[in-house]
Amino acid sequence: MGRTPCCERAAVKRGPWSPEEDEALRSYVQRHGSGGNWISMPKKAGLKRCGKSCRLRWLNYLRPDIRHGGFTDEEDAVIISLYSQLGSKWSLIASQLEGRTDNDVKNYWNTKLKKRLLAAAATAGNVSTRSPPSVPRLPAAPASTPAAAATFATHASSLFPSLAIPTVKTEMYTCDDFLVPAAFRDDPFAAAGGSADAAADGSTSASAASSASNWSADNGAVGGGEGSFLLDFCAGSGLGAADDHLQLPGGYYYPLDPSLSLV
DNA sequence: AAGAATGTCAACCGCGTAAGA
DNA sequence: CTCTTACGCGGTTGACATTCT
Repeated sequence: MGRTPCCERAAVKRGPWSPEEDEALRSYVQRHGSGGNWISMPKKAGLKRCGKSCRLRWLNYLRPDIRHGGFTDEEDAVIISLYSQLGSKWSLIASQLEGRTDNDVKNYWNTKLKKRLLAAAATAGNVSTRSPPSVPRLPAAPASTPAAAATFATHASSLFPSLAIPTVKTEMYTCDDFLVPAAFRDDPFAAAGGSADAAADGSTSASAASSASNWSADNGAVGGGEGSFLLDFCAGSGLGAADDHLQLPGGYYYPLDPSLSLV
Protein backbone atom coordinates (compact mmCIF):
# COMPACT_ATOMS: atom_id res chain seq x y z
CA MET A 1 0.00 0.00 0.00
CA GLY A 2 0.95 3.58 -0.25
CA ARG A 3 2.92 5.43 -2.76
CA THR A 4 6.47 4.56 -3.66
CA PRO A 5 8.71 7.37 -2.44
CA CYS A 6 10.39 9.31 -5.22
CA CYS A 7 13.74 8.63 -3.63
CA GLU A 8 15.27 6.65 -0.82
CA ARG A 9 15.01 8.87 2.24
CA ALA A 10 18.10 7.49 3.90
CA ALA A 11 20.18 8.03 0.80
CA VAL A 12 19.44 11.70 0.24
CA LYS A 13 20.40 14.81 2.11
CA ARG A 14 17.58 16.88 3.53
CA GLY A 15 17.22 20.30 5.04
CA PRO A 16 18.73 23.62 4.04
CA TRP A 17 20.85 23.85 0.93
CA SER A 18 24.50 24.78 1.18
CA PRO A 19 26.05 27.35 -1.18
CA GLU A 20 28.03 24.52 -2.77
CA GLU A 21 24.87 22.57 -3.49
CA ASP A 22 23.21 25.66 -4.88
CA GLU A 23 26.14 26.26 -7.18
CA ALA A 24 26.19 22.64 -8.35
CA LEU A 25 22.49 22.71 -9.12
CA ARG A 26 22.60 26.12 -10.74
CA SER A 27 25.50 25.33 -13.01
CA TYR A 28 24.08 21.98 -13.99
CA VAL A 29 20.63 23.32 -14.84
CA GLN A 30 22.07 26.27 -16.71
CA ARG A 31 24.26 23.97 -18.78
CA HIS A 32 21.89 21.08 -19.34
CA GLY A 33 18.47 22.06 -18.08
CA SER A 34 16.75 19.56 -15.89
CA GLY A 35 17.08 17.07 -18.71
CA GLY A 36 13.36 16.56 -18.56
CA ASN A 37 13.84 14.36 -15.55
CA TRP A 38 14.29 15.81 -12.10
CA ILE A 39 14.52 12.38 -10.53
CA SER A 40 17.70 11.40 -12.31
CA MET A 41 19.15 14.88 -12.43
CA PRO A 42 20.63 15.07 -8.89
CA LYS A 43 22.86 12.11 -9.59
CA LYS A 44 24.10 13.63 -12.83
CA ALA A 45 24.76 16.91 -11.06
CA GLY A 46 26.61 15.19 -8.27
CA LEU A 47 24.02 16.07 -5.67
CA LYS A 48 22.85 13.83 -2.87
CA ARG A 49 19.40 15.30 -3.02
CA CYS A 50 15.94 14.12 -3.92
CA GLY A 51 14.84 15.20 -7.38
CA LYS A 52 11.81 16.88 -5.95
CA SER A 53 14.00 18.85 -3.61
CA CYS A 54 16.19 19.95 -6.53
CA ARG A 55 13.21 21.01 -8.56
CA LEU A 56 11.79 22.99 -5.67
CA ARG A 57 15.11 24.64 -4.94
CA TRP A 58 15.53 25.65 -8.55
CA LEU A 59 11.99 26.88 -9.06
CA ASN A 60 11.64 28.71 -5.79
CA TYR A 61 15.10 30.06 -5.23
CA LEU A 62 17.78 29.59 -7.87
CA ARG A 63 15.95 30.58 -11.03
CA PRO A 64 17.56 33.77 -12.34
CA ASP A 65 14.25 35.60 -12.82
CA ILE A 66 13.06 35.13 -9.26
CA ARG A 67 12.20 38.15 -7.14
CA HIS A 68 11.99 37.80 -3.38
CA GLY A 69 10.19 39.97 -0.84
CA GLY A 70 9.06 43.53 -1.36
CA PHE A 71 5.65 42.91 -2.81
CA THR A 72 4.26 46.06 -4.38
CA ASP A 73 0.80 47.46 -3.84
CA GLU A 74 -0.09 46.44 -7.35
CA GLU A 75 0.97 42.87 -6.60
CA ASP A 76 -1.05 42.98 -3.38
CA ALA A 77 -4.07 44.05 -5.36
CA VAL A 78 -3.58 41.28 -7.89
CA ILE A 79 -3.17 38.66 -5.19
CA ILE A 80 -6.20 39.82 -3.26
CA SER A 81 -8.31 40.05 -6.35
CA LEU A 82 -7.31 36.68 -7.71
CA TYR A 83 -7.58 35.00 -4.33
CA SER A 84 -11.13 36.22 -4.01
CA GLN A 85 -11.90 34.75 -7.41
CA LEU A 86 -9.78 31.60 -7.45
CA GLY A 87 -9.11 30.74 -3.86
CA SER A 88 -5.76 29.18 -3.01
CA LYS A 89 -4.67 28.52 -6.58
CA TRP A 90 -1.22 29.80 -5.81
CA SER A 91 0.40 28.71 -9.03
CA LEU A 92 -2.26 30.51 -11.03
CA ILE A 93 -1.96 33.62 -8.93
CA ALA A 94 1.82 33.52 -9.08
CA SER A 95 1.71 33.16 -12.86
CA GLN A 96 0.19 36.64 -13.01
CA LEU A 97 3.06 38.11 -11.05
CA GLU A 98 6.37 38.32 -12.84
CA GLY A 99 9.20 36.68 -10.98
CA ARG A 100 7.03 35.38 -8.14
CA THR A 101 6.71 31.76 -7.18
CA ASP A 102 3.65 30.03 -5.86
CA ASN A 103 5.51 29.36 -2.64
CA ASP A 104 6.37 33.03 -2.28
CA VAL A 105 2.82 34.16 -2.92
CA LYS A 106 1.44 31.53 -0.60
CA ASN A 107 3.82 32.50 2.19
CA TYR A 108 3.14 36.18 1.64
CA TRP A 109 -0.59 35.63 1.78
CA ASN A 110 -0.50 33.41 4.85
CA THR A 111 1.91 35.50 6.87
CA LYS A 112 1.14 39.05 5.87
CA LEU A 113 -1.63 39.85 3.45
CA LYS A 114 -4.30 37.73 5.09
CA LYS A 115 -3.47 39.23 8.45
CA ARG A 116 -3.71 42.72 7.06
CA LEU A 117 -7.11 42.01 5.62
CA LEU A 118 -8.25 40.45 8.87
CA ALA A 119 -6.85 43.34 10.84
CA ALA A 120 -8.59 45.79 8.55
CA ALA A 121 -11.91 44.06 9.00
CA ALA A 122 -11.30 43.46 12.69
CA THR A 123 -10.30 47.05 13.29
CA ALA A 124 -13.50 48.17 11.70
CA GLY A 125 -15.50 45.76 13.81
CA ASN A 126 -13.65 46.36 17.02
CA VAL A 127 -14.21 50.07 17.11
CA SER A 128 -17.88 49.56 17.52
CA THR A 129 -17.55 46.73 20.00
CA ARG A 130 -14.98 48.28 22.33
CA SER A 131 -12.55 45.44 22.06
CA PRO A 132 -9.39 45.48 24.18
CA PRO A 133 -6.56 47.68 22.95
CA SER A 134 -4.43 44.60 22.36
CA VAL A 135 -6.21 44.15 19.06
CA PRO A 136 -3.94 45.16 16.17
CA ARG A 137 -4.61 48.76 15.46
CA LEU A 138 -4.27 48.81 11.76
CA PRO A 139 -3.01 46.88 8.83
CA ALA A 140 0.31 47.82 7.37
CA ALA A 141 -0.01 49.88 4.25
CA PRO A 142 -1.18 47.60 1.50
CA ALA A 143 -2.30 50.20 -0.94
CA SER A 144 -0.57 53.28 -2.16
CA THR A 145 -2.49 53.59 -5.41
CA PRO A 146 -6.18 54.22 -5.68
CA ALA A 147 -6.74 50.99 -7.56
CA ALA A 148 -4.84 48.92 -5.04
CA ALA A 149 -6.52 50.66 -2.15
CA ALA A 150 -9.94 50.16 -3.62
CA THR A 151 -9.31 46.49 -4.22
CA PHE A 152 -7.94 46.02 -0.73
CA ALA A 153 -10.84 47.83 0.84
CA THR A 154 -13.42 45.94 -1.12
CA HIS A 155 -11.97 42.55 -0.37
CA ALA A 156 -11.19 43.19 3.27
CA SER A 157 -14.90 43.12 3.86
CA SER A 158 -15.91 40.59 1.26
CA LEU A 159 -13.27 38.05 2.28
CA PHE A 160 -14.17 38.27 5.95
CA PRO A 161 -17.91 38.88 5.95
CA SER A 162 -18.32 37.75 9.54
CA LEU A 163 -16.64 40.90 10.73
CA ALA A 164 -19.18 43.66 10.63
CA ILE A 165 -18.44 47.15 9.47
CA PRO A 166 -19.43 49.50 12.27
CA THR A 167 -21.74 52.40 12.24
CA VAL A 168 -19.85 55.52 13.17
CA LYS A 169 -21.40 58.56 14.72
CA THR A 170 -20.07 62.05 15.11
CA GLU A 171 -17.92 62.77 18.14
CA MET A 172 -15.12 65.14 18.89
CA TYR A 173 -11.65 63.71 18.64
CA THR A 174 -8.25 65.20 18.30
CA CYS A 175 -5.93 64.42 15.48
CA ASP A 176 -3.82 62.36 17.89
CA ASP A 177 -6.65 59.90 18.25
CA PHE A 178 -6.49 58.99 14.61
CA LEU A 179 -4.16 57.43 12.16
CA VAL A 180 -2.98 60.50 10.43
CA PRO A 181 0.31 60.72 8.59
CA ALA A 182 2.64 63.47 9.61
CA ALA A 183 2.05 65.29 6.36
CA PHE A 184 -1.65 65.50 7.09
CA ARG A 185 -1.03 66.67 10.61
CA ASP A 186 0.88 69.63 9.29
CA ASP A 187 -1.37 70.51 6.43
CA PRO A 188 -4.00 67.88 5.72
CA PHE A 189 -5.44 69.46 2.63
CA ALA A 190 -2.20 70.41 1.02
CA ALA A 191 -0.81 66.94 1.62
CA ALA A 192 -3.78 65.12 0.22
CA GLY A 193 -3.07 63.00 -2.82
CA GLY A 194 0.27 61.86 -4.12
CA SER A 195 1.82 61.22 -0.74
CA ALA A 196 0.97 57.57 -0.78
CA ASP A 197 2.55 56.97 -4.15
CA ALA A 198 5.71 58.62 -3.00
CA ALA A 199 5.67 56.51 0.12
CA ALA A 200 5.47 53.32 -1.82
CA ASP A 201 9.11 53.50 -2.80
CA GLY A 202 10.18 54.25 0.71
CA SER A 203 10.86 57.89 0.11
CA THR A 204 10.03 60.94 2.16
CA SER A 205 6.40 60.28 2.94
CA ALA A 206 7.18 56.88 4.33
CA SER A 207 9.67 58.26 6.77
CA ALA A 208 7.37 61.10 7.62
CA ALA A 209 4.58 58.69 8.28
CA SER A 210 6.69 56.39 10.40
CA SER A 211 7.88 59.32 12.47
CA ALA A 212 4.38 60.22 13.52
CA SER A 213 3.91 59.20 17.13
CA ASN A 214 0.71 57.27 16.62
CA TRP A 215 1.62 55.86 13.28
CA SER A 216 2.19 52.14 12.96
CA ALA A 217 5.81 51.15 13.01
CA ASP A 218 5.04 48.33 10.66
CA ASN A 219 5.37 50.08 7.37
CA GLY A 220 6.54 46.88 5.76
CA ALA A 221 8.53 46.44 2.64
CA VAL A 222 6.08 48.38 0.56
CA GLY A 223 6.76 51.55 2.50
CA GLY A 224 4.31 53.91 4.14
CA GLY A 225 0.90 54.84 2.90
CA GLU A 226 -1.35 53.83 5.75
CA GLY A 227 -3.04 57.13 5.31
CA SER A 228 -4.07 56.31 1.83
CA PHE A 229 -5.16 52.87 2.85
CA LEU A 230 -7.19 54.07 5.78
CA LEU A 231 -8.84 56.73 3.73
CA ASP A 232 -9.76 54.39 0.99
CA PHE A 233 -10.59 51.54 3.28
CA CYS A 234 -13.03 53.60 5.27
CA ALA A 235 -14.50 55.19 2.20
CA GLY A 236 -14.65 51.89 0.36
CA SER A 237 -16.25 50.16 3.31
CA GLY A 238 -19.06 52.65 3.48
CA LEU A 239 -18.06 54.06 6.84
CA GLY A 240 -19.60 57.30 7.88
CA ALA A 241 -17.74 60.32 9.14
CA ALA A 242 -16.23 59.83 12.57
CA ASP A 243 -15.60 63.53 12.94
CA ASP A 244 -16.08 66.34 10.52
CA HIS A 245 -12.66 67.65 11.42
CA LEU A 246 -11.12 64.42 10.21
CA GLN A 247 -13.03 64.14 7.01
CA LEU A 248 -10.18 64.68 4.61
CA PRO A 249 -10.09 64.51 0.87
CA GLY A 250 -10.67 60.96 -0.23
CA GLY A 251 -12.37 59.62 2.87
CA TYR A 252 -12.25 59.48 6.63
CA TYR A 253 -9.66 58.61 9.22
CA TYR A 254 -10.16 55.85 11.66
CA PRO A 255 -9.59 56.03 15.41
CA LEU A 256 -6.26 54.71 16.63
CA ASP A 257 -7.43 53.47 19.97
CA PRO A 258 -9.99 50.69 19.52
CA SER A 259 -11.40 51.46 22.93
CA LEU A 260 -12.57 54.85 21.75
CA SER A 261 -16.30 55.04 21.62
CA LEU A 262 -17.63 55.69 18.21
CA VAL A 263 -21.05 54.21 18.56
C1' DA B 1 19.75 40.73 29.75
C1' DA B 2 17.13 36.71 29.17
C1' DG B 3 13.39 33.99 28.09
C1' DA B 4 8.91 33.76 25.73
C1' DA B 5 6.12 34.76 22.04
C1' DT B 6 5.48 35.72 17.42
C1' DG B 7 6.75 36.23 12.57
C1' DT B 8 8.98 34.68 8.40
C1' DC B 9 10.15 31.67 4.87
C1' DA B 10 12.61 27.60 2.97
C1' DA B 11 11.74 23.01 2.61
C1' DC B 12 9.12 18.84 2.99
C1' DC B 13 4.97 15.83 2.43
C1' DG B 14 1.58 13.63 0.03
C1' DC B 15 -2.10 13.77 -3.28
C1' DG B 16 -3.94 14.41 -8.03
C1' DT B 17 -2.90 14.03 -12.65
C1' DA B 18 -0.54 13.88 -17.12
C1' DA B 19 2.31 11.23 -19.97
C1' DG B 20 4.37 7.30 -21.63
C1' DA B 21 5.14 2.27 -21.83
C1' DC C 1 -7.06 0.36 -21.69
C1' DT C 2 -4.25 -0.20 -17.66
C1' DC C 3 -0.37 0.51 -15.01
C1' DT C 4 3.67 3.01 -13.67
C1' DT C 5 6.30 6.99 -13.09
C1' DA C 6 7.37 11.73 -12.63
C1' DC C 7 5.66 16.33 -12.21
C1' DG C 8 3.11 20.04 -10.16
C1' DC C 9 0.52 21.77 -6.66
C1' DG C 10 -1.33 23.12 -2.06
C1' DG C 11 -0.89 22.32 2.78
C1' DT C 12 2.10 21.96 6.55
C1' DT C 13 6.27 21.98 9.27
C1' DG C 14 10.34 23.49 11.48
C1' DA C 15 14.36 26.39 11.95
C1' DC C 16 15.80 30.80 12.42
C1' DA C 17 14.99 35.80 13.23
C1' DT C 18 12.78 39.39 15.45
C1' DT C 19 10.00 41.54 18.86
C1' DC C 20 7.96 41.68 23.24
C1' DT C 21 7.73 41.20 28.26
